[in-house]
Amino acid sequence: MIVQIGDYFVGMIFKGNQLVRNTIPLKGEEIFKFFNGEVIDNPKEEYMKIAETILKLYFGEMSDREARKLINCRLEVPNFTKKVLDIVKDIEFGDTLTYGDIAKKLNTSPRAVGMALKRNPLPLIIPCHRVVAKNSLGGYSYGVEKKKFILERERLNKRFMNMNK
DNA sequence: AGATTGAGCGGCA
DNA sequence: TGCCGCTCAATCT
Repeated sequence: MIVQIGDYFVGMIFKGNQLVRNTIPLKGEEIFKFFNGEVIDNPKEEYMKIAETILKLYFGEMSDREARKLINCRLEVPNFTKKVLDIVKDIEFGDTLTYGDIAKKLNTSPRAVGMALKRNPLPLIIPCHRVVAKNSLGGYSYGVEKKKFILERERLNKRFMNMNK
């Protein structure tokens, strides 16, 4: 299903009451490039809440840790991918790791790590955008510009949060 | 079952 | 800087 919030659309797939896949918020037609589904007219309150949470993640207004407490989701991925994403879950808000860092921890190659991240079914909720290449941003399924935007947002808001300490 | 493909990296000139 | 070879899980054929 696709849920609309203002200008943005969020794609989501549920199994039972559990979220198993989502897209990042996308404007207008863009959603259909990444997600097959129908836009729901009057989505259930529950679905709206989840879509709103994903929108907050996109703008760095909520930590992924917080979001995972709010969203009932399940990670349905192969074993290796799970290992990679489990490491990614622990990257602090506003921080980054490199593909190589994760590869070392798992005794594998950076390319294999990239492959696993590419198929992250829960982007933003599992912050795969925080994994970058050693000397560049690396790639992102939704385009590197989006990755850059999300990371800058997080860095900015982290600074703001530190100011209030 | 074998070949190709990456969201990468380190070394060498 | 730029190229080359290595890597390895997933995705073709």
